[in-house]
Amino acid sequence: MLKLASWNVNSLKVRLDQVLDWLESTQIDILALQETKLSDENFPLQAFIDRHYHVVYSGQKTYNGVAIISRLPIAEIVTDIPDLEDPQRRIIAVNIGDIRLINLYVPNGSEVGSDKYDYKLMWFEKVRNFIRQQLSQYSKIAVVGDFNIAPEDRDVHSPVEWEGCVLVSPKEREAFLSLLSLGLKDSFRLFHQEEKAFSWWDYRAAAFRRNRGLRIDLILLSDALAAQCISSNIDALPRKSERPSDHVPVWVALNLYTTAEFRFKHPS
DNA sequence: ATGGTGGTCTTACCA
Repeated sequence: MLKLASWNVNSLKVRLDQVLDWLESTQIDILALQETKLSDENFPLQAFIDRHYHVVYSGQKTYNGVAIISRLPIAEIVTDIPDLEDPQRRIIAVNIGDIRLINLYVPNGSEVGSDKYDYKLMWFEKVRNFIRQQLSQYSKIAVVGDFNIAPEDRDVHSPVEWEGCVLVSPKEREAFLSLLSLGLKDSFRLFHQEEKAFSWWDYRAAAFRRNRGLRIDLILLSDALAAQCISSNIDALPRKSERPSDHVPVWVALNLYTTAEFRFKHPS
């Protein structure tokens, strides 16, 4: 069994100890991070190396930034979207074992109709083209990250309050469905789930206490990987720690490596 | 109660 997770940490500098603790307590094998908010020269590489992880990252100062932490070796790293000159560090794609993992920090979009909203839709379309190409090349693909899109009304605490707003607007949801139509499944909906399950809550207005959240952190799986998915989960516990991220980690269990195989490949 | 919080090489901008 292999555990694959995604977490928007909203500054890895602030959240490093939480990430290390969470990796230790959950025994996650692969973790995709978003909003590291660190330039590459400031990435806390040694902390992960000391704990025997492989690490790749694509960061910038102050904003954005993505990274992948892995128990298994990482190869075939891509940090730029074809046909898009973009200084914003929002994507990192890698091979880990026979999985192609694509880690996304989708633009927030600010407000419907704004320049940032247009950038979000344009960026998403370019990424969709990239993923379409990747699907022709690899069968076991996971597309994970902070999508900044709540796919359906049941992913929103109050669809009425949020109607037409950024993160749920029809154009964003249409773009998301168009991505799924390439041959990806929202792993969370492969299984029975509790209602009102969210992955992000605004820091303001006691949104977490009142469970006024959205499910915008997702793990999408190609059919070949979906067939090996045992569970898809949201771990809301880290939101209760001191100085939490506004997002919590999401993770899937994949029936990929038996414990014996994993120990053979990675003797401790 | 009609507002808020939190991160960043901050005093503005992003989420």
